[in-house]
Amino acid sequence: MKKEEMVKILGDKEIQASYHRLKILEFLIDNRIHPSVDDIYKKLLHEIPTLSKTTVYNTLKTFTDKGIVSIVTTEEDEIRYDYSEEPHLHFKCKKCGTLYDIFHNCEILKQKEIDGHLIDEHHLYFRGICRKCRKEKGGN
Amino acid sequence: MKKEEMVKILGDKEIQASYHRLKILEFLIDNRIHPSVDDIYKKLLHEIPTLSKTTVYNTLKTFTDKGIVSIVTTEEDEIRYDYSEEPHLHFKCKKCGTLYDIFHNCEILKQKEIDGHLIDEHHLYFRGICRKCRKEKGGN
DNA sequence: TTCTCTGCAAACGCTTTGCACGGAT
DNA sequence: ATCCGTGCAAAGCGTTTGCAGAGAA
Repeated sequence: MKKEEMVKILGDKEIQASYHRLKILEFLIDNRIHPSVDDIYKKLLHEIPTLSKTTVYNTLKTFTDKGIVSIVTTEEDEIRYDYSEEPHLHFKCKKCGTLYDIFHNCEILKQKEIDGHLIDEHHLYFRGICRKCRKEKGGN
Repeated sequence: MKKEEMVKILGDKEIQASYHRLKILEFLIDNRIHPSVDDIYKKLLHEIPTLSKTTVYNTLKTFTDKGIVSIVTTEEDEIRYDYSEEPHLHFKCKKCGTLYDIFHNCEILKQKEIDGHLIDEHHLYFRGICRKCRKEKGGN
């Protein structure tokens, strides 16, 4: 993604575009792997040797507060971050650990209300064995 | 619930029935509030003054390993425990913090496969304003 | 006696906080 | 000069680990 586009994404949410913020945003956009703070930190450390983990925390806090990224929690108690425009659900493989985005057209994702409760966030998340690991039955 | 029933629940999963385990199980069954470790610990401390948090952790680990309780994670990074027989979904109110069980007959809860991935756990979780807080518009 | 549950205390790891430096306006 | 992003170091806090004592079989 072009730098100007990312500056605009930040600007639209009233976030000033610093070098670090752009790098972190770029990483989130280019790597839809739902990275943890540590993933981001370790990867960017190669490009920004002086990077501090605190900055990654600060930046992600800013991004989540402003709604640019969302938090994905799994019962493994690891926090991962997700840059995403459209609502979708997640599938996590118990075997290989991969977290998949699934764009499934299910009605419950569109539901605005349930049992009288007003919904404004949908978190749908499945666990099991992914299609890749199903094929590799012998492996692992 | 009668003690014998609870002993059976544990026995079925090959867990020995100690006093502490029965108390913790009883608490989970009687209080479907998705308590945290601390909730359980604080409540039971009144009945078992010598109770240690380690024991609560140990017991919950045993229970989750054996599948008696499941873990509910919310993006607030708090771990809560859920004793529950039938699959259901959760709704968390952003205002009052209550976590509701919702027994909704939706197809996606029954789905065994998605995009070729084999599903064996469904975690559906919504956030918003609950029906109680919607009514109390003025309050809080 | 042996095995397992329990519980204290310390260790651990992730995240937050306090504060000071430095760059941008 | 001021503001704010950055980053070190320390604190904080929930959870896990090591180990020893107690209790059941």
